[in-house]
Formats: sequence, structure tokens, C-alpha cells
Amino acid sequence: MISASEQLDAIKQGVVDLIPEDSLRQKLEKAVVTGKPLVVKQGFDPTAPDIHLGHSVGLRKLRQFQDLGHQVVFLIGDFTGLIGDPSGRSDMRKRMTREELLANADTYTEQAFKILQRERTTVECNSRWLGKMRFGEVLELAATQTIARLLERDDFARRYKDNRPISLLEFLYPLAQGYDSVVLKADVEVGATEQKFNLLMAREIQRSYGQDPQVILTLPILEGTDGVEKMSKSMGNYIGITEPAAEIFGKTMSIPDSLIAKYFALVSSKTPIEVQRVVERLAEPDTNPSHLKRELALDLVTQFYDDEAARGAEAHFDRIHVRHDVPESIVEVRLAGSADGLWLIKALTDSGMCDTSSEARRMVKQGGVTVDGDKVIDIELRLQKKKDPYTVKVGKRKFVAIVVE
RNA sequence: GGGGAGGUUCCCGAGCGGUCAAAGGGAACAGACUGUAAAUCUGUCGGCGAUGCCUUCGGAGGUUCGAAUCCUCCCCUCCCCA
Repeated sequence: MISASEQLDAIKQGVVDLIPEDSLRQKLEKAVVTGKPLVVKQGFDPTAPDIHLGHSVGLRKLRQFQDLGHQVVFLIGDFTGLIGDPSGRSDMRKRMTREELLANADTYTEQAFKILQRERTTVECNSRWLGKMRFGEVLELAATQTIARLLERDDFARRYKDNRPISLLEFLYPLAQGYDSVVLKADVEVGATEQKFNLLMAREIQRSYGQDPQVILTLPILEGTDGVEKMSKSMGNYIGITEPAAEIFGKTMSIPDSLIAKYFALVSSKTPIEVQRVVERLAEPDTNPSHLKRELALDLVTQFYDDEAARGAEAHFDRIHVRHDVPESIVEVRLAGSADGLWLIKALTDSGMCDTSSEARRMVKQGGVTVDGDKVIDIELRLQKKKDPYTVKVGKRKFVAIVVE
């Protein structure tokens, strides 16, 4: 294990808050002396089945702790997920069922190991202790905090002021999260900046339970591909780390230019110095941002797959979006046609290219449908029976080979 | 328990008896442009083999030739009082 101050320098990279820094230094020094690794915790509520780049910001920090020799607790909030984290929310959440959460939790952990090392990871589910608490124990926990204290939280305060509902359940969320830290005897908890309140409250709760409070470490929030909202499944602006290479590449290319530097800093494999160089290049007037985005996209695909996949994804991108060509391989669908062939609109819905016939009509009307390279303008077009498939393109990037038989 | 305000299409939000599949914005999608699935501009945006028909405005009934709009009951949210 390297010296405490070297570790501290490494850990501080990219963090927004580190509270209190002295305490972390002491904990690290103690770890170096005793050889006992720190327990570093981050919780993830399995509200969606996929881990995306937004999660990876925290996971990468956890990985860094592991590389320094510490123990990570990957905490699955299968119980807190039932409550729904109110952090950063302006409305009450729709509650999820236990079944949904458990199904998601399954895929979650495996995906997390794309970033974390297994040997130094403990996977825990907070239902193990939260699910067993007796009411008396809950009361004891609740007694540690006050309503005024909870209302200090910006999102609660705002909602309260705007006469928007806050359920009592949501008030309990920070308490539950804090109790996790008590049970796990966490030395450090990592979270996004919006978690600051919850993380700090955990310190108070640990103190109430006679523990040395954890150090809290917050990281910037990663905006999604829309460039505005926090990356999340529900906003549909996420890049999943297990998505196909071409998707990761393409979605990365779709982020607004303004986010390039941030992505490099938070989720690329580049060192801080290399990131700095990217920032400088962005500032140069003759730099085309798309070139930098390409580098970013290649870097990301390489991280989650390999070089070869990255080059393949880039080639695919050039083919479809730069040369407006047809992809290397297209899914083939066989559809039955009658004597006078198969109505194109029907073919589009039956092949799954369009969800509804209204949508299919719209696509054709807007000039978004191409058959064998020719733009279709006739909504009544019929595809005659033919041995060879028709190459059908819908929109910018949906292709299908349709055989009418 | 009493009094008041409100629940509208994916989201926000107008509409307050026919001209409403429902303004406007956002998201999404399509087209143009582009060294980007960026930015910008234009358009589309419930469903159905469709110049018409069907389903939607918290839920269930009712009034009316006709209801998102009026009435009754119920469910949910917010505010004030207790």
C-alpha cells in the first residue's frame, strides 16, 4: 500500500467534496499502518436493469480505491429502492415493486464488474438488514433526526415551498441510507453531488450509533446525451455500458459538443494531463469537435469491449452516418405476400420497423423510407414477391432486409 | 373534522357545452444542412387499409341532439383552520 498522502492525492482527483479531508487522511494513515483496508461504500438503487456511464463515474472512483488496496462494498439498494430516492426530484417517484427491483439487481452486479475488481468487492443488499428492522428500531433511528433538519434539504425545501407532495416515506430515505453505513461500518461513502445531503446525514446517524463517521466523497453529475438532464434510464439519455459497441459509439457521437470535456474528464480512460490537452484542443478554432468526440467514443468502446470492437464501431458509424451507406449486415425478415405483393405500410409494421401503421405512413410521407436505395413517395407502394430481399431503410439508422414470399 | 384549490395526451401546461384528437413549450421522430446520431432550420407527433371510423382529458354513473367542459358519488394531491 502506498503512502497515505499519495493515496489522498490520487483520491482527490475529480472529486467535488471531500468531507472532512483530515479525517480521510487519518483513516488512510491508519490503514497504511495496520494494513487493514478502508471500507468504501456506494449504494445503487436498481431502478433500471442497466448500468450506464452515469453510474460509472462512481464505480471508477471505487475502482481507484480498490487499486489502492481498499475494500469496496457495492451496495444494492433493493430495499431503499422500494422507497425511491427523492434526491434531486421535484416530484414523488412512482414506486417500484420488489420483483422489478430484484430482477434489475441481478443484471446490475454483473455489469458493475466491468469496472470493479471482484476480489476487493463485497456485494450487499440492504434488504438484509432494513427488511428485518422492528418498528422499535425504526423509531430509534427516526429519533436521531428532526423534520427541520430534513427540510433543510434543497429538493425537499423546494417541493414544500411549491406545495408539491413529499411523502413521509421519502423522509425516511436518508435515514435508511444512513443506517446502511452504520451496519456496514463504512469508512468512506461515494456518491454524486446530489447525494451530499444523504451522505452527510449518514455521518450524523453513525455518530448517534457510536461510530466514527464516514468520510463523504462526492463526484460531479454526468449529464446524459441530451446535454441537459442527468443521465438516467428514465430520461432515455443514457449510454449503457453493456450496450452494443456501435450503440456506445453512436450515442457518444450524439452528445452535444459542450459536454466533450466533461465526458473526457469523468468517464474516459485519459489521465488528467491528457484531459487538459483535450480542453486546450477544444479551444483552438480549427479543431473540429467531432474529431474529439470520435476519440472519446473509441476510448469508451475500448473500455467496455476492446480495440477491435472500437474500430468496428467507428467503421460502422462512418458507413451509416458519413457515407449514408447500408450496414455490413442487416437483419432479414420473411413476410408473406399475396398475389399483388405486400403493402409497404404493412411490411414496415410487420417487420418491426414501425410500431404502428400511423407511424409507418408518417415515415413514408416525410420521405424517411427507402427501398433498395430509392426514396418511397407512394404510400400505396406494394412490394412484389421476390427471392432476393428488399433493402429497406427507415429513418436515419434503421435497416431491414425484407423477403416477400 | 371544517373551508378552499386542483387532477388534461410521454412530461409541463392551456382549454371550461359543439369549430377538440384537444393551444403553447419540452422530449421524441422525420427531412434539409453538416467533416458529428452536435448546432441550426422545417415538419410530424392517439389508433385503424383511413378525405372516414374508433379510443382518450383521475374513476364510475347522469343531464344534453352533443361533455375534457354541466350534475352526483368515489379516489388522489395541495393550501388554510382545528
